[in-house]
Amino acid sequence: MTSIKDVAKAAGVSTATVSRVLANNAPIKPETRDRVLKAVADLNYRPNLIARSLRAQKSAKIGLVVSDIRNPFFTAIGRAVEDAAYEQGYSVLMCNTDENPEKEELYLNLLYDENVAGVIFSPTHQFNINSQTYNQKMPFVIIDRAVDSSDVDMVLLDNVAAAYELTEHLINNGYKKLAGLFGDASTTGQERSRGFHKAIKDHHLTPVAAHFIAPRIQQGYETSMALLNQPERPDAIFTSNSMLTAGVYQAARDSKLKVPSDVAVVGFDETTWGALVDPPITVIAQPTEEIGRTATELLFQRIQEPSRSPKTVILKGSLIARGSSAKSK
Amino acid sequence: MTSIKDVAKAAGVSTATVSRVLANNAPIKPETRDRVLKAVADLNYRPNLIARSLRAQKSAKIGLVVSDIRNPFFTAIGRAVEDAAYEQGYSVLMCNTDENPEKEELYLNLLYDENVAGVIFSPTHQFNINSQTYNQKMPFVIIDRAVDSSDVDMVLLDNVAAAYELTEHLINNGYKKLAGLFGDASTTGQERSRGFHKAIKDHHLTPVAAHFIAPRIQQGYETSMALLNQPERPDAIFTSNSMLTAGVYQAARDSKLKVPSDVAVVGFDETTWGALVDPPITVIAQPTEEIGRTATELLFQRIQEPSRSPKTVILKGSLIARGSSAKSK
DNA sequence: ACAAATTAGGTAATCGTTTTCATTAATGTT
DNA sequence: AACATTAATGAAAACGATTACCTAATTTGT
Repeated sequence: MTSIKDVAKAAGVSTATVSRVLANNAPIKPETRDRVLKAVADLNYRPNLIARSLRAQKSAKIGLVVSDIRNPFFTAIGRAVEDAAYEQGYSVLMCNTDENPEKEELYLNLLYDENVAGVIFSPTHQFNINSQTYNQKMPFVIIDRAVDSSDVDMVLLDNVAAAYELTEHLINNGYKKLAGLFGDASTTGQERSRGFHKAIKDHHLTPVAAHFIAPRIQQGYETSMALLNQPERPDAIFTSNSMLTAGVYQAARDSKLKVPSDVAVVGFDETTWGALVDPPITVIAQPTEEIGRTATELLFQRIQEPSRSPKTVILKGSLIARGSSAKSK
Repeated sequence: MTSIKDVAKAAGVSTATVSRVLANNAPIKPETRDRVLKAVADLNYRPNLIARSLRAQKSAKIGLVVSDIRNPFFTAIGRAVEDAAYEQGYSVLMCNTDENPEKEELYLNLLYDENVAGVIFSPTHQFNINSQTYNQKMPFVIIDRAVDSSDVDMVLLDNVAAAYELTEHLINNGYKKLAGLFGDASTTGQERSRGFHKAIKDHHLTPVAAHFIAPRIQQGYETSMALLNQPERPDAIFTSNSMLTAGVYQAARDSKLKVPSDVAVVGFDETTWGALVDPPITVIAQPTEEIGRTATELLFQRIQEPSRSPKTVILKGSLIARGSSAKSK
């Protein structure tokens, strides 16, 4: 491949001059500049970004580490981050950890070595932000899941309030035997569980069941199958993410139960299909575009001013009431 | 950050020895090895992958460049690739081009400079594989979309046959006034259009309409709104990808038309929600797991043997007939 | 017991950039 | 005209690893 040396030779100058022309950061005689530019064009030369970032110890890339690329919430975030970063001339490298701490570490190390300017990151349970490994060089913005460290930027949803509102919506619509399915991979599930239980308690009810399970369609299906086919069937199921919601819908269908007359269903995250399924699903929609954008902006702020005091931005979800939780008879 | 020099100093050896210990590629006295290993542990040293790959001119990373991360087809591919690569000790960097040739070039250059071992890639229209820029150093495997170059590995669907089967299914179920919505961003849409038209012709019908539009929910919605609210309404709509299908479903709902009695709908790609919407959608399911896995394997083969003659693997889709195309009265 | 072969590990070049420092040429100041 | 600036460029160090090439010490073969 053609390197800066080839260009230098072709233009009859030193590599330093070529670099200066390209980086535009020093006075160069117009005539020399033209010669260099011509050589660059002739040889179809592009500077090697990896060498540049090895030397400069930084790059115009950011990392996005998510736990499940198939979860529409994260792909929506991905798009928002990508758009916001692109506007600033940054590229995004997306990595999928599959809730696997080993992969998480692998990718974090990788991105660190890539000299990414920063990382937007939804951590697994095990992640310890205080880890010395990633020091000032690679700032973080945590999204979706809280970590108990106040010295890091975070963009979160007010999960307790959102879950409370969603649960209260069920109760107000006449449902009394509520069951909850919560993801066990993150703090998000726990917080949503808190809102769920608080609402139930405030209305002097008792939950029928509450399970913490892997945030997968399959787990949602299996758990709700068991739930729906027991004698004391719940009259409403609350789910803490859209993978679980999909599992519950499959289970309801396979159990030949009608939503919402046999069992109401509510969940989190607006998806392509939320309004198109039968019946349309009541959800708390997260402002994914805003989350992604805010996270990216926070990251750029911190890149520019590493010592800025950390911020936690907490956004509100919005309830979209649909058929799956219509008033019970 | 601690570098190999720090380790060398701490262990009282040269950097070469440290490297040898870590890369395991030369005889080292056990005692020396222990000293080095101890220093590595004490200093919490990790080799810098970027420096390593600058020197070695290769790395254990592959790139995955897709055109729309929100399209479930691509996220499914992403998971499959990620899993297959992880088994081989490789990491995956995912990039989203948004069908934008400029971003495509940006990311391809980026990955090239990262010294990725190879790239799995669904190209935009404009992409010219013959481009000198990416030579032997970075092998490609093309997925989903054909490029007219026989000297590159590809994993494709038999689109014409799949579209033919899907169209014939509609015709066999009594639909006669067929309209087609095809993505205009790739060869895929064109091939599916060919299958669509061929089936119609073979059955001595004429298509009511055929539109090439951007593969977005919004475009699918707008185009089918127009289609459904004209006097000569089609009795079935064929879509070439799931984004368009979702748009059509929204349009049908907003136009207060019943699927399939007012208009049947069929499309491509099995999604989480395909079986849960009202009515469930008839689709051609693509073997995403197999596509991703095959592409990854092909890529590894080529990495190991760059001169191996290129292969094109063509996989079959499978028809999943559901309510959205049930026999018309 | 001596030459040959092997083992162990250091030195320095290398990957492709950027940037500090030094040098020369050109210009401005008094 | 002598001196101080400034502009334009080159030489070489640096980023952090790997590895070809050496050298010295040890082992092996006869």
